[in-house]
Amino acid sequence: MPPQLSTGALLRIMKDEKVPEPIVQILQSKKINCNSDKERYRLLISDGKYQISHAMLTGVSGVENFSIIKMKQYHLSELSSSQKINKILLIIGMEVLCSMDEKIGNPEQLTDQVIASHSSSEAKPVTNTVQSVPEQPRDLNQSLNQSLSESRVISQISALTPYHNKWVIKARVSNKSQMRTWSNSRGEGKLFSVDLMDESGEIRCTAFRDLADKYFNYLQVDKVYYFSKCQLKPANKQFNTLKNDYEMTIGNETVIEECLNDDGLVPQVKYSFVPISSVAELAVGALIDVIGVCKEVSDIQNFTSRTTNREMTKRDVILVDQSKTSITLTLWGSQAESFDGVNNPVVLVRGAKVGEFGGGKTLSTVMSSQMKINPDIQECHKIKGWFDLEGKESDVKNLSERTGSGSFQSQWLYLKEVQDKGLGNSERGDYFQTLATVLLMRSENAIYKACPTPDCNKKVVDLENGMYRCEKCNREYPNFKYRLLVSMNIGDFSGNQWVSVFSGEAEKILGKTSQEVGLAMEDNSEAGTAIFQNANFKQFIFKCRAKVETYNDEQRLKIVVVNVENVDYEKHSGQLCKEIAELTGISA
DNA sequence: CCCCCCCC
Repeated sequence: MPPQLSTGALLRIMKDEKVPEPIVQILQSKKINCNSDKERYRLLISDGKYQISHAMLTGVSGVENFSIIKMKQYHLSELSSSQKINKILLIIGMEVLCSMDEKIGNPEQLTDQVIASHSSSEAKPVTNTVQSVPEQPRDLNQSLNQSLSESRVISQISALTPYHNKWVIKARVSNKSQMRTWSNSRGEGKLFSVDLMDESGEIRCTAFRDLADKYFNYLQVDKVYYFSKCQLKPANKQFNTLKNDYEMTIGNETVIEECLNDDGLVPQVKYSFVPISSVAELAVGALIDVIGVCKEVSDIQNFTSRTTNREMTKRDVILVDQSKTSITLTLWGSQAESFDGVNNPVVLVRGAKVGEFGGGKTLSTVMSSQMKINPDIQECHKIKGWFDLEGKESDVKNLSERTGSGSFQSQWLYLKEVQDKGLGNSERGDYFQTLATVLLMRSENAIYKACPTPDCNKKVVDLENGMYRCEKCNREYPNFKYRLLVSMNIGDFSGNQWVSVFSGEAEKILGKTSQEVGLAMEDNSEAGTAIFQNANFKQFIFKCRAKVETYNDEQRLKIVVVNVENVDYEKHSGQLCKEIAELTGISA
């Protein structure tokens, strides 16, 4: 004997009545969003008297025709007026009671006319209020914790859709991005995002501008929060790899409250640690979780990205684990600056990106990576114990070692060879390094007024009214920053060469910041030019990029210094010995 | 409303 259908329930539901757990029959289902990994079905359902076709089911992996279900959680969603159907019944939670072979009764199509023909006085008030969706607290200051603990229904992340906005989720922050600013033709601002998870799935949630400020410190990784009234929209799969078709945005009406009694029902962030030795087999671009002991750290390095023209800060951290393999992990920006490698901390990175350089594998943090230092988890204690007892002294294989003989490791050249070898005809340009002496740094046109926006170094136009215009940012600023672009002649025994050097590297040669040089030039050009003269006859190792450029129909070799280092003569003598061995055929 | 994820 099949369960009794809740005859007439669909009519009452369509009239916005709350009907507790109605029992209906599924007459037909059609899978929609077939390209998605989360399934959604359009349903034709019947309560025995009426049938409706604008019903939708989410968060299940399939449903059989004619089965009888109990709608445990549902929501009547209003669609925008441009839609023909203006109400959709979303079934968010259900239980299959039994399967059937055929339709029960002969239900009538529940049209708008049928609904309208039943006046509201006819409907019986429902007192048994098992609500399908919890009411939002009227007073938003009222504790959500309090109201939610009394409420029975928390939506699952996997059931959230843009058609349904009366939900509360209880989710753990698994990841929080850094605060980031943007500036483009459509405007500028700042944002950050958190990744949220519950037992059903995950979703990204982003806050912009003042709301980013409001929530940035409040939302913390690993804590559990109630979220409601965020705006859902389709996820941009190009940038968001979370398993959800939607992502959400925090709005002014959003309510977020920390769940103070984390009952353990929301799963913890899980890590899938990859042994460092296994990174050898992974594809470039893969995102992995890794845990290792920081064996060594490099100094901070500043440089200008050639592709984005941005000033970059990085630091390399050498990680080692029980696979007796080490790998270089590159940290960026403030994370690079604040990293402290003293006492061999354990470093955990969730979502580190696998890279390749010179034939060796590397790791790098990306925006979505989450780093933890000495996390209080078992793996951390284990690896630290291993390192202290054994790992510290073990021989390790360095996975980041550069194996490729030539192309990545820039070749050593003398300046005459730079000309003779016909460098600079490849697409990327040709790199070389050379030990040379600064013969002349031109102070003329060496300094310029640049856009004050971090990462935009475009020369500004002085509007002579106290404002400076950046064409790239398409806006005016009351200030600017000084930048260097110095034309410099360097020489060695074989010849000399004009090269260009930008702020980051020029500062190393001049021993002054661009700002200091700019102010000196502005105040007193003699003191300014003295800064440039002081650099003459200093020796450095210059890493350069040579590229042939066409200028006024004329081809000329343009050389840019990409890195300047002080000469380590002991180390350099090794290079000289190598050259002698090659020239003489006698190995050292 | 971002969407860059980098360098040798």
